[in-house]
Amino acid sequence: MTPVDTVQTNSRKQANIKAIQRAKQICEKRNVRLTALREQVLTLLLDYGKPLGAYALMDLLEANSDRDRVAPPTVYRALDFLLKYRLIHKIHSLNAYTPNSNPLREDSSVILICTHCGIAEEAPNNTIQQAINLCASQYRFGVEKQVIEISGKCGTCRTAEKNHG
Amino acid sequence: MTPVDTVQTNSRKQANIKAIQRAKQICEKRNVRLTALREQVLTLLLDYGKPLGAYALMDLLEANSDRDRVAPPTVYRALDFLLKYRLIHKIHSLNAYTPNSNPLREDSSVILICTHCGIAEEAPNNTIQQAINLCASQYRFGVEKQVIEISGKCGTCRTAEKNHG
DNA sequence: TACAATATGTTATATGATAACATAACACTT
DNA sequence: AAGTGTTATGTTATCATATAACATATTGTA
Repeated sequence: MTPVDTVQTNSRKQANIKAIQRAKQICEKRNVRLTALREQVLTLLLDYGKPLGAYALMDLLEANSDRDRVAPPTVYRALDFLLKYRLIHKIHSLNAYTPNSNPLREDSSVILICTHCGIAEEAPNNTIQQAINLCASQYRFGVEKQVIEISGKCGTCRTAEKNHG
Repeated sequence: MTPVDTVQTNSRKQANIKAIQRAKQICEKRNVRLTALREQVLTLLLDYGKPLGAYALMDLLEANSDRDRVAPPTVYRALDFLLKYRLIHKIHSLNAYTPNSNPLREDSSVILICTHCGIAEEAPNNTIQQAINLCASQYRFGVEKQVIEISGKCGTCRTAEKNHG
């Protein structure tokens, strides 16, 4: 992780603080606990700004605390909790995790993964959702979960490439 | 694997034989070799009828040959070949592999995964594809790959459930 | 305080995937 | 057929991802 990776604009810092506040509210309503560990994992994901794997999170947890070792189950349990309450997404095509910017929305997001800068953007999209529902109903299929992950190059990287690539 | 899992109807046997023939034709046209190993892996996937993980495939390879051991690279290289020529899909949400019933079609399929019977069905769907393309273009995102995996209960299992569930 | 429920720690191990290098099979030329 | 380059497979080791099983600690509540 180079220094530049950790640079956050003030607006992003503010957004991340709000995301934590929202997460706390959601947990309170649901009568579940956003413990220090769980909050720390969510904060790390928010601050990093790109999807992180479980073992990368373990390393960050070790680096950002006085523990000498964080074992896999520790981070996986925190991730399971955050997934359960939709506070994060799992990106299956990367085996990595990223914050859910809208935990209360029922339908799962389309994730746009830039292979160039590594950023994963959520693209809430009703049209795709409708198309999937229609497709499923044609097969008489009862949808429970859906994984929609698109990889490619994001708008920012494409523009940058045109200008000085 | 219970005995019933290996039962195949005659029509499925015939379809699988045709799938192998098609695979051979595709490889011939592309001037690449569907070696014994690669064909065996594809056959195992076709015959099993449900997605299989790499290590399950390794076990089946060992069971269905006189080798004493099949190492991971052996099966992964065969899988990489089959993926490259679109003869199989990787299902990321299961870390498993399943035959591609239409290797020549360019756009990637929607996969409907039944959590009840384990069968993964391909649902070629143009509407979803168009919705995704539209969504991506709104984000000025250049699509390279896409993963669309829907989990739930398939029509057959839902009907069975209604009748004697 | 005592108890039940929830959360975390700890050790071991299963599962998924690849790197690096050695050997074998194939296909093409002479 | 022998030699040569290419492709495929074998082999060993290791990395990466994830979970099982059981012990301890923390929390909320009677």
